Amino acid sequence: MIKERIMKIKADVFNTLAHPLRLKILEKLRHGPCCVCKIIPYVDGEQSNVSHHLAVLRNINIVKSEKKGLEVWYEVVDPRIFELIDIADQLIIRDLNQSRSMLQEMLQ
Amino acid sequence: MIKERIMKIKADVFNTLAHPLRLKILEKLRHGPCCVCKIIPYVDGEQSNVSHHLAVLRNINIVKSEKKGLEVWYEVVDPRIFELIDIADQLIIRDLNQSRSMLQEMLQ
DNA sequence: TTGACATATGAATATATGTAGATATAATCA
DNA sequence: TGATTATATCTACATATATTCATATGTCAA
Repeated sequence: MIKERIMKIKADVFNTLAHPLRLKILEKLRHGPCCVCKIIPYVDGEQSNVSHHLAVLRNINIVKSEKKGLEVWYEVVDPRIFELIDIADQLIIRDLNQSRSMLQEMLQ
Repeated sequence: MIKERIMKIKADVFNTLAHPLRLKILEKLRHGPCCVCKIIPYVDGEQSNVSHHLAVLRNINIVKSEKKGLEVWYEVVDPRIFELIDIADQLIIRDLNQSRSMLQEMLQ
């Protein structure tokens, strides 16, 4: 069934975003293309692990890469991915605020 | 570090959406509260499995539940979760369109 | 109170994913 | 050509997640 397959694809997109290191990579790419050699220190991970996670992002077409001499530069394919991330932020902020005010009420 | 923890929470939100069955549950809840007894046939899953997935959504506060007699009714906590899902849809649609036009070009 | 019903929980298993280390590849430069 | 560098890939292991079956919980009605 086609609807099932679309659900699976959508779940795969979310799954690709469901890792702190991958989110951090995307943060680094928010302001434009970037070399792997800059991404590794930014996310503070093992080279092979970062490479692995870049491959996960690449496989689902969230980022694309280009060789420039020895370096490989990555960039986001569709910046709307950041809308997704930003809305997730908003949801979390609302949630944290709610917890905070509940706590406040309990302490009064 | 606090930024790490926020990344982890955000990743958890995406992880919770990263399953076709859970996305299907949320589709069912898009137009308002709904009883588990209606969710199960809609998503076409095992009772215990659906219950597990509802618990996953509940644990991260994406949905909340309320008992009404024998039944349990679920609803979405913050409808912005659907913005998230809709943007994911748009990303996928763009991607599918791109694949389609690439294919078209190859065949010409 | 007993039985039937709707839902949740727990345990066991199968499968997927993350990580690190070792190694491979590909580009550059001497 | 051989050495050096940046990145990717492979393998093995550890951990997380999904699914199913069996059972528990809580509510209603007889």
